Amino acid sequence: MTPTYKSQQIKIYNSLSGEKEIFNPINEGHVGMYVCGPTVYSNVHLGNVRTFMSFDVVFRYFKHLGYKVRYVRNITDAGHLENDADAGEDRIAKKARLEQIEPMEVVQRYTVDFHNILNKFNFLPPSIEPTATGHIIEQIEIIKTIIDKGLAYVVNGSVYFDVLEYNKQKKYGILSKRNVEDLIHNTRELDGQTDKKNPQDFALWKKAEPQHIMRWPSPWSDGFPGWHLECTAMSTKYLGESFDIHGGGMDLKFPHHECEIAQAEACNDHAPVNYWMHANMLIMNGKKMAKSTGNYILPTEIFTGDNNNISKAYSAGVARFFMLQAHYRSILDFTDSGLQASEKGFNRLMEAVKNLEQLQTSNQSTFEIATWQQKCYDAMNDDFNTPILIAHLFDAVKYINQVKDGSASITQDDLEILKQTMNGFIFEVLGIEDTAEVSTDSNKLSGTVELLIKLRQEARANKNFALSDQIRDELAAMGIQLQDGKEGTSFTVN
RNA sequence: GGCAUCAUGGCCGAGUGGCUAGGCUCAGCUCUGCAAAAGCUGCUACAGCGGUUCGAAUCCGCUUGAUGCCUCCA
Repeated sequence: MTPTYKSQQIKIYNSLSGEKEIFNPINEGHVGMYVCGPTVYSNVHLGNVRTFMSFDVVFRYFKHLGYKVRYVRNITDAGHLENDADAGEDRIAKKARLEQIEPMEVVQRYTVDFHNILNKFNFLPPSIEPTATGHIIEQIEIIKTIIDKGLAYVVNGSVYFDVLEYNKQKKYGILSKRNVEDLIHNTRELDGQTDKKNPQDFALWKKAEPQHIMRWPSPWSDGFPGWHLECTAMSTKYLGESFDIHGGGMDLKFPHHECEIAQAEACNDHAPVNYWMHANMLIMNGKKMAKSTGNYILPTEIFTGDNNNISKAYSAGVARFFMLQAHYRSILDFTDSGLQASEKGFNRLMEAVKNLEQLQTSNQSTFEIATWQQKCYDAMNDDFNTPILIAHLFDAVKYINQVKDGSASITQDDLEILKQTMNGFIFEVLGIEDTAEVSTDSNKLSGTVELLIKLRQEARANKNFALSDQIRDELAAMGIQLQDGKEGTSFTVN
């Protein structure tokens, strides 16, 4: 019997309160979740992949428990300025100018790249993947509302959110634990710019310079929406004025998410989100990933091994497993040795899953299956603790191997639960794919290897160890490893 | 400089005020013709300095360092 949400209690670390809180959805049995997606102006960053992977697992776990989940993850295809100055250029427009192509070509190219990479990592598609440019009208409506409430002002065709005025009525900075006074003191003087009343104010609408390609008509000017507005518009449209979970990378906490809260509060006079979740950063070799220092890797280079930071290629399954061995709220160090260690563990786990299919059952079990199963759920219930879950999965790996060796036993009923739980967590919840699996040629290959195994057995029977070792070693050199067990020899392909 | 988060054994990484993950590596043993695989056994950590407590790696303070945001970079 697979447990459902009715029997499980999930705790989520809420960035807003700084504590783990029991998860109570607004509508029983339903979860609304919004995650800030990528700005598609270049190849997706590996750290971004990690963030989305964390929420992919959250999405998967909710579904696994039988929740109906609406998962919205946007594509930012406009509106992200390069800097806060009025002369700031849209990143996508800049890329388009540099490459001499249309902005929409930039968007298309990197949206495709983004989806390709996520598919390789076996991500589930979100329920809705809206784009910023597809929701200009909704954004304009929100701006009108905020102006009507007296919390935004128009200057030279641009509209700014009035943070100080807002702070008089509500509190600005509740998520990032900053207060406006500190912000004022720590603001740097930017040279000659700005229509803003205060540096803390942020743009809701920007008037487009004549050379600016991406522009839309509005009551204030031909222009484009500001940094933070799209997420408020799209989350409100698809999830409502209040929804359960909002996620994103830690780097978005301030100012992006802070501004989202302010915008939504300004419009609706209540908090938009019940649980804020933030995934921590990915670093590489102990340092921040940065193109400029070479401490950088493209997601696709993991699969090819074509990068100086890694010694070989790794499958997407291994990379995914590696990332999930760390908790989403911890900084994770991406290293070659870490990947190698994960690869070995990954292979052992996959081997055990295969062994699961050929275990002998008996009339008693030497392992508390029900207790173990609940421990797995407890791990995920405790703020989606995938490393703990994986630790428990390895307890089962040990048990499976013992049953296979005959030093432990399992009943038919328990075996069914074990299979269901292992497969459920590994493939459904963690979303791991056994990419090492040989698909198309597997029949021919296994036939060939079986033949060689037979020849090797004959050589061994004849004490022709030179030949038997030659077969074993040369197969190993090709990545085919023979494994001598109690009931004959099996093999794995790397 | 300000704010935030964090600092765990050879490495990676969980975690609770007292019983204390898991992976990888290493050593020994079982199995094996020898290996590999698998199994068993061993390796007891919590940045530094104070404090609270009967007791703290876990709570509090300070110091140091890292990472993020404030400033282009996810």
